[in-house]
Order: sequence, then structure tokens, then C-alpha cells
Amino acid sequence: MASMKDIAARCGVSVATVSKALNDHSDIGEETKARIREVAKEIGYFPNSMARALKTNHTNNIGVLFVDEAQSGLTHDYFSHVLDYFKRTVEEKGYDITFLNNKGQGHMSYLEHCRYRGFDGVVIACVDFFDPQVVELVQSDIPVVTIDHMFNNRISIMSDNVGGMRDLLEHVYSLGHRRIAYIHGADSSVTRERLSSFYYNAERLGLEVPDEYIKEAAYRNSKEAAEKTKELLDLKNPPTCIFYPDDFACYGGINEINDRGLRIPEDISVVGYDGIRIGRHIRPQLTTLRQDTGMIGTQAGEKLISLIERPKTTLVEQVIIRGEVYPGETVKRLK
Amino acid sequence: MASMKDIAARCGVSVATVSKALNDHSDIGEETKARIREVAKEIGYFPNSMARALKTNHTNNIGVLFVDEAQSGLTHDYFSHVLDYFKRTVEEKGYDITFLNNKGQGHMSYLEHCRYRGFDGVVIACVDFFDPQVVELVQSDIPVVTIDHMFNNRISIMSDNVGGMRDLLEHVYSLGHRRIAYIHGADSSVTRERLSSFYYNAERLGLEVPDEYIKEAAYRNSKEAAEKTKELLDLKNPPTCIFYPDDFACYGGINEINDRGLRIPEDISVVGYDGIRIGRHIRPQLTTLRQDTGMIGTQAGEKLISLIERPKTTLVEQVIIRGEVYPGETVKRLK
DNA sequence: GACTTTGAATTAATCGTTTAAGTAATTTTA
DNA sequence: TAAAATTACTTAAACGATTAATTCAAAGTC
Repeated sequence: MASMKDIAARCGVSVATVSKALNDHSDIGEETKARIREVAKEIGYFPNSMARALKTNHTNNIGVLFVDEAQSGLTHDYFSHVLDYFKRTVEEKGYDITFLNNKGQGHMSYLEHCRYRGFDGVVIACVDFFDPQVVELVQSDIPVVTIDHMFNNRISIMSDNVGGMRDLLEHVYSLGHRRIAYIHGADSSVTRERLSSFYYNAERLGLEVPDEYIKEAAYRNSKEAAEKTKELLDLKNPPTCIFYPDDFACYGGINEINDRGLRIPEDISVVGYDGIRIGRHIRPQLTTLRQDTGMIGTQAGEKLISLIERPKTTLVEQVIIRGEVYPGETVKRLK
Repeated sequence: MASMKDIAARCGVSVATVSKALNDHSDIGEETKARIREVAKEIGYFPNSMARALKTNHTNNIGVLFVDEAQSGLTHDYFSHVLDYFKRTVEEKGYDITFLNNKGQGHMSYLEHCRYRGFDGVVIACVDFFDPQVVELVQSDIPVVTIDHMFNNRISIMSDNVGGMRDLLEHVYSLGHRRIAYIHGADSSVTRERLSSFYYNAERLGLEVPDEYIKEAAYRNSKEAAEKTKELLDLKNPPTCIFYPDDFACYGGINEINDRGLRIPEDISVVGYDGIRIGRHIRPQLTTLRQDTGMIGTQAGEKLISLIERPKTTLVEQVIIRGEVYPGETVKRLK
């Protein structure tokens, strides 16, 4: 409400002087600066972000594109934690975050929406990375950081799926398991990484992986996971341990197993992926790979701001964030 | 990037004409309008929201204040769903949402942050409603909708805690339970509503509620819930059913009960609150009160937009959103 | 003492829109 | 047919900031 004009009037100087004083330019006298700053505080002045953005071409606002299939990514345990850390990181540096969408006035595309709002940068996660609108946005001149998907010449923050799957497999192997099945998620770059790591490390460890041990079920879909579990349990030579697409889906498998009167982990072992909070609060505690959402969100924030503020000197790279095996109680030590 | 100036140049008209044509004013000829619209589409013109906001004093941007204790409310299952629906509702009407915070540049208060960004309105949930900065914001002239907390002369959307607790109690009563304990959450207006409804309806149903049946444990804290559960189970005359602050906390109680070798619901019944998604995917399915996050979020969005666009004719009221008992499998039918 | 430099401010243009007020041409009205 | 009304524009100011260019006085230099 209070503008520079008000301060200028009260101090008997021009608006330009006020602007320069508040931005601490060198060509304003110290006493004048002090007086202006005092009056500014007194009348509760804060700059108008729109006016400033109009002139400076930067808004201190970051666009967030998190679009889950049906939902908005907000209700996705893994991504909501990532977003939470991202938010805290950028807010501390004076940036705000606004959700990107393509549903609004005039059906703007994501890129158009970015220009409309003048976002300084964008973080993208949890979307269909083959959506033409997403591709268009990534290829534009707007600073972009993607999470869990790589693009050429763009910064991405990647959860270490290859290492995570290796660690999980080694963990389970070290507990004596040799017949391990993997119900993987729907096709995506994340799925491919985990799956190829699974095959690679299984071979390295000398495990046999019959084709019928590999199934597909949608992420976060307990029903599909239960169905695939049923198929696995019905095999002549069933696995001793089943890997699931994620923790949520894993509970679908657990239900199916319990429904058959089998116990976990005594009769069969299960392994999730993500490390969702509730998994540590329900018995038996889920054996899973805890993805480091804190580091992923924080790194995404820091890299994006660096890219915005120092485009030349910011290294465009893929940052790999390691996860950690959470031992839990759902994998039995064999013999 | 493309501005009205570009369109004006290409069409050989003034910028004012372009503005009026695109806003469909009546004093521009139809053919001219058509031509301008065509060129606008052709060069991919979209208005600059900052410039427009500067002039019109409205941004089509809504501030969201969701601040959980440690977290940001994003990782809170109940609120993240509410926010998700809120987001969809307002985005469809051309509004964007930006998170409010007081951590940024110059440590702006929430209200200052609102003025800085020029939010057309604000939705508040999941915060400490006694925080002076929150109070200041609510009392300001900015259109506000609060969720789950009432302020005088302000619109609020309230989950029906009184009705929810009544329905739960009646449900459990109808299954034959007479000794019902309640571990309630930390003090807040929500807690008070539920607790007083618990007492009121217990009396109405002729239930005796000994003081030692009422305990307090923090929301979403499975450890505290487990401790209180232990105290309840150790009573000379333990309850046959325990109510928890919320679903998440309920799992703490379930663990404690299982650790004692007691079965749910055969030996003791438990009841949560919220209706979190995972509760329907883990056996035994939680008996709980499903709060209607969809309706709460949607109503909050619609009322706020109404307040923004039609301040005079928008009824300032408390909208109560009923929940629904989800029967689940954790309450035993007694005889 | 005339000339340059430095310091501290002001002026004016600009960012991309919106909109009240003005203008010129055409049409309507009596 | 002259005055009034309508149509279709343009001009110019404004929103609240930033910043290049300018001014003017005081101080420094030779």
C-alpha cells in the first residue's frame, strides 16, 4: 500500500533517491539513506513485487510442476517430502513457489504459463516426461531442474536408483536369499534404472532370475501388487523374497500374503522402495530403501537458484543422491 | 516476450486498441478485433501478469498458508489432500497458488508477504491460529478463508468434528461397546470439538467415562499413542475400544497392542480419525472417520473466489463438511 | 583562479498493461 | 441539411518500481 512515493514525500526527496537508498546504491549520502530507511520501516513499506518484476525482469518466484496421474503430486508421499524440502530451501533465499498448471485462463501451456507469471526458474518432478508440453518447457530458455529424469544439457537431481537397487539386493542376498522376485513399476526412466540394476546385480551375485519372477504393476497400486503377488506365490518354485515397486504397493502384497495364512517374514520376505514414514510405524517395519528426500529437495533448490543467479558458472550436471537400506523386519535371515 | 506493442505494430493500430480488442471492449470494430486476435495467437502472445496486476490491482494469485509444526503441511496426509482439491478448484477458475511464508527477504510477516505479492486472497490451514502474525493476517482486509478454525466475521470451512465424533461413537456403541477410551490430540479447537462431542454423546448414550479413560497424546505421534495405550491396557478395568487422535497415531496403539500378544479386533478394538489412504490398504482395515477432504478443499476454493470476486454478496459463514464413518475391521461386534 | 573531479541528488525514460478522455469520420435524427 | 449521436480509433496518464543521463554544488588540482 505504502509506496516509494509516500516515502519520498515524507523525506522531501525524489522517488529515485528512495529507490537507490533502499537498494543501497553508492551515490546516496549516508544520512539520507538512514533517514529513508527509517521512514520506510516506520510506514511499513515493502516493495511491490509486480512493479519491481516488471522493470527488473525477475520475480523471485519459482514455478513448480508436480503432476501426478490423477493427483497433483501433493499427495504423493515421496514427492511431497521432496517438495517440502525444496520449498524450505528456496524460501530461505527469498524465493516463493507457485504451482505451474495448464488448466487456467485460455488454456496456457506450461511454457506459456511460465512466461505469463515470469518465473525465474522451474522445478519439474513427478510428471510424464514425454508430454510434449513438458518437453517444450525443458527445452526452453527458462532455468530448469528436473527430478528423477535426465535431459541432455539440463540439471537433474536423481535418486540413486541403480545404487539403491544394488544395495537392497545385496542386503537381501546377505541374509541368505537366492530366489528373489521383482514386481517393478510401470515403464519410466526410474523403473528402467531399477530393473537393469536388478538384473545386473543379480547376475553379479550369481542369482538366477527366471522370467516368471519379473512382473509389472503400477506404482502405488496395492491391488495390482496383490494380483502379481498371487501369481508369484502360485509358481511351482516360488521366490523366498519379493521386491515391490514401492512401499505403498508392498502393502498390497503383504495383504495377499497374510490372506493366504502366510507370515511375514517367517514364510516369505517382502521389500518395498521409498521409505515412507508410516512404514516405520507399522509392524512389521518395512524393509525398504529410504530415498533421501531431504537431500533431493535441498539440492534441487540450491542448484536451481545457482542456475538462476549465476547461469554462466553453474555446472550443468546430474546430481545423484544416494539412498539407504532401511533393514526393517520384513526380510527373514535364512538359516 | 511478445507484447502488445508487437501486435500493435503488426496490425498498424495503437497499443490501446490491442488491449481493448483482447479484452473484448465494445468500442473496437469486429474485423479489427478478429485481426488482432489472430495475430496474437500467431505470435504466441500472452499477457504479462505483472504488468496487468500493477494496473488492475489483482493478481489472480492466491496465497496458501499451510504450516505444520516442523513440516509445511505438505507432508500431512489430511491437509495435503485438502490442498490438492483446493488447488484444482482455483486453477480451473484461472487462479494460481503461491505459498505464503515469513522466512524470506527482510523477514516479512505473513501480511507483509501478502502485500508484497499482491495476493487476491488467502487460505489458511494447519497453523497455530494464535500466532500473532496469523491473527494479524486474518484481521486484515485481505479476503481470507480458514480451514478447521473459526474467526469472527470470517469464512471458515470446518470438518464436522462434533458430528464425526458422534457418528463414530454411535457406530461403536451399536456394535455393543460400552467401555470406550479416548486418547485425544493436543489442545486445539479441533480437539475441543471432538472431546466435547465425545463427552456429550457418551452421556447421551448412557456411557460411563471414567477420567482414566481420557488421555492426551500429540497428533500423528505413534510413540505417544503407544504409551497412552499401555496405560489404558494396564487399567484394572480396561476399555474394550480405544479412540485415537488420528489414523497415524492409531498405528502406534496397534503396535503396542500387538506387542502384548493381543489381537485386533478380537481382544481389543481401535478407532482412528481422518481416513488416510493407507488405512484402507493395510489389514486389518482401520475403522475411522473419513474426513471429506475433497469437499473441504473444493468449498474453500469456491468460497474464497466468491469472496474475492463478489465481496458484497458473498455470505460470510461457517461451512460444516460432514465426514463419514468408515467401518473397517478394527472394531469387534460384541456378542 | 580557472579547470577538473567527486558527491549527492534529480529528471526522465522505461517495463507492459489499462482506461479515461479526446478526436475524426460516419450515420442518424428532426 | 445542420446538429446530435454513434462508431472506431488514438493519445496520454497511470500503476510502482529501476536506472541511464543529467545537474549542480563543493572540493581538489595545478
